[in-house]
Amino acid sequence: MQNSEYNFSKIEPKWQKYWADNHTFKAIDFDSRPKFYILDMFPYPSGAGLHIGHPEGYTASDAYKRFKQSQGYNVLHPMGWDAFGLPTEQYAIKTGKHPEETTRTNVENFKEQLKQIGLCYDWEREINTTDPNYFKWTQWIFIQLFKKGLAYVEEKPVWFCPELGTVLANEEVLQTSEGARSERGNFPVERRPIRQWVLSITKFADKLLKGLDDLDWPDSTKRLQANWIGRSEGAQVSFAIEDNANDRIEVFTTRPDTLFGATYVVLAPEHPLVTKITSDAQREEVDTYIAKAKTKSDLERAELNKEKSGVPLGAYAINPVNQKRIPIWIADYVLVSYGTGAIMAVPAHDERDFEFANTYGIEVIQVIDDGDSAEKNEKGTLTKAYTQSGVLINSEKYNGMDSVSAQKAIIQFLETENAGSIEVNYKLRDWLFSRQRYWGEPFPVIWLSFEDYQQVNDAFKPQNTAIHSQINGEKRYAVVLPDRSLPLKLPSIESYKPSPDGQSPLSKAEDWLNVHFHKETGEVFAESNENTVSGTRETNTMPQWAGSCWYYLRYMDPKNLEQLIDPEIESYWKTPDLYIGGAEHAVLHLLYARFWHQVLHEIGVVSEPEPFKKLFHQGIILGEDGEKMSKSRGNVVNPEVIIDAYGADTLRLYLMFLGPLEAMKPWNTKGIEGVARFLRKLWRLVILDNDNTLNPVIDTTNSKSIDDESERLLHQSIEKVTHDYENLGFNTAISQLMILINQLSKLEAIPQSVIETYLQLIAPLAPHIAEELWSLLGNKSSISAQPWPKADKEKLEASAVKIIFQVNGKHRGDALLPKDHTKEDAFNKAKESERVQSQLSGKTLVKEIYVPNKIVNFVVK
RNA sequence: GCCUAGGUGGUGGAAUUGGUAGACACCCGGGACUUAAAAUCCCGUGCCAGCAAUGGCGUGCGGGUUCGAGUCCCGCCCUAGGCACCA
Repeated sequence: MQNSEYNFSKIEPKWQKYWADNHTFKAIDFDSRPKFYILDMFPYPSGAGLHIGHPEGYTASDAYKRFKQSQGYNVLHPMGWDAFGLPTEQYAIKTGKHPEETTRTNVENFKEQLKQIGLCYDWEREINTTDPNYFKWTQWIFIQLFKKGLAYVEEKPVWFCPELGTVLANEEVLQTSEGARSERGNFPVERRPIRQWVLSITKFADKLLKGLDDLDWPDSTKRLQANWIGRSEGAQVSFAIEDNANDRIEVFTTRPDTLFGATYVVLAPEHPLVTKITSDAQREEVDTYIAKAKTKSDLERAELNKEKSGVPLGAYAINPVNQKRIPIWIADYVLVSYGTGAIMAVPAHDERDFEFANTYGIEVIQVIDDGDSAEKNEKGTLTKAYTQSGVLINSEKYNGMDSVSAQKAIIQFLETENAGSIEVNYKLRDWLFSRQRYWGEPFPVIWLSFEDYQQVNDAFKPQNTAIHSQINGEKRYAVVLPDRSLPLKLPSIESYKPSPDGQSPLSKAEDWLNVHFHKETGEVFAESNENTVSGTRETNTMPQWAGSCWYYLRYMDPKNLEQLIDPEIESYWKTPDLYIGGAEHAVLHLLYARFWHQVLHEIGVVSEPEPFKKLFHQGIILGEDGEKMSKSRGNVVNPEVIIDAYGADTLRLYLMFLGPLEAMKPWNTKGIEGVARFLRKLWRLVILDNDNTLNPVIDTTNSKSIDDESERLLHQSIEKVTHDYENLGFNTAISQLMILINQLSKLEAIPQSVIETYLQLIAPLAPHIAEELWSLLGNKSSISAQPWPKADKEKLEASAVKIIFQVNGKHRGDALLPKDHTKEDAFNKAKESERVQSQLSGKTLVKEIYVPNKIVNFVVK
């Protein structure tokens, strides 16, 4: 396979060493050049090594980095490791090998592979989320959230996976045909109530939604986040309960204008009022229904959404606008976790309510005029809910009003009656922030008895509400460690296996677990004294998201032991100017990171409110069969194998040539041949044989001129390639470079300056061969140090232009005309053409159209 | 069901604001060089008819706007991704 002329396996390591030794791509704090911070999503260093998706995004950012640096920017392009996580822990459970050790090996392997691709990171800024000097600050951020009242503890029914022995977030659970399964490993999962830390991301829902407006992100990603946050405006309406003066039912609705059409009220089965207001006659039936609902999760309930079911409570609510008595039901189509966990049902104007009312024979009252556009039977009653807005009917004094003004008027009325108000609701739920695992950041939290808690300095407590929970059957209160006790490291333990009851493996590390907390300083001692109180540590660890939520900040100041980041350094680099990574993180990572960044902004750690101004998603590379790459399919492409056979430059170029960066595209091993050929062609154009002697076609004195056409193409290429690089359009940049080399290889003499410009243009994508040829041409410094070529505008334009002749819009020939030709010249020239003449003969010329410098079109009949 | 992105040769994909559809490659066919192979170079390559010049058709399907539509509008079909009883 290997070609003796273009010896990439010798060239590539040489230049990789050169870049490292000379710090060619070092980012310099406070440098006077304009800064540019380009960020890659850092990888999880798995045991399997790089897959082909990594070099795709990373080549794009590396090329962009080299391009920007040549343009005169001070570029920061760092790399690190998102190294906490389940697979490493699973491996530890299986082998007994400490996760730290596995991580170290895997990181070394990943780093080596990245270097082989010619990716030049500023390794002095390398970070690792499992490094105590890194997670010290992850813990520090948690403490700030804790103190601000943005963290709380709750017993939550959560997904538990017996096989993995851990709790999973909703996002880590997949609904499959075999029921709920874990995303990792595809094991069955079940619901279990477990004590959890939760972060109040919902308090930032509005800010997270509004912040999207100013971001230069793909629209689809913004919409995804907006959808996820799911803001909806409406009203909270309060229904009195018949024969019950103490309680009221609060419902949320986006359609207060349909209030006169409410013919029943539904509570979620878990709603606290249910047991209180159920009539004796209905109690047995209701209890059975609740018991059944309990075994299903929200997701499972949603799964079975074909048929609605419910049970009447035998109690009645009073509609606040017309005092109408309507029945109260429970039904599992109402979710306790959204809104107030109760709804007013308006079957005429809501599909779900309509279906339910139909099943149980509940009255349907139409209150919005459909203008005869709704589906009705011959009696004129609705056969389907009419969900549009419109003019009100059957609504007493509101009749004739449109939905918008009726909503306002009805809410106003409810306010005067103390029976409702404007309300906003979000789909977004608070963030379940703990895992019962070993390999994660330990929480810097100590649990104390109430008595002891009262004696402790307030500096270690939340600003407002104390956090308490049942720990080993006793009520305990949470305090955090002082900053100087950080990082709180993981203890050594014998087994990484969680206990069968779902507790973290840390709960077995007794020495670490039981501590004595200094009431004033917060220091922790192994032995008690008169100033300490005894407590136990939190045994949960943080989820993998924690470390990846703020890593981009640490790259700016990775070795700072005193602060998360020096404010002056932060004000120089600010935030990444470009963030490249997969769309699979569109919601979770990118939302969590924005949340933390906004909190850090509020407490003055960072100067900008949003972390990622510009975002780009690289697409997925599929296997040759057009299917997702997977071991089981056997269609996985290993980057190392490709590098061995073709070299890193060919791999880089091919990955970028495959198609648009953002597209999902299949790998094609044969296609790589074309790119390999292209690089060999470039090599031969400059170098004649194995002795590295220059091809005599290279005019080293730059004395021979090239023809106008070639020169124009050169300048067009400079312009196009520059423009394409700027927009990450690497595939079209490469095809332009191919066109240019096809032209140059036809010339009898190529001025050295021309081939040098060519090498500069290709250097971001194929840096090794570019550096090698650049140096063989006699240059001493790195090609990346050269200022980026500029196109000469005057040389872009040709003296003659090609005019297309059309008859009735169909192409019928063309001709070259001088640039300064007139409209009449063009018409005359067109009429001279035989092909045009034959199309015109026997027909009447109706119209003559001329598009300057482009087209002549004759319309005939 | 809802939201989003797409649908262009045998294949991956090009195509500023509507202006030569198929750039650049891959595959395939033919030829040159070679004892042979690899490498390299040249020619052909959307489909149909034709020796050719040329003509007809052609960007998922059906309509429309326009001198002119891959591009704009209306209605469908299909694929991928996301959300999914959110009141």
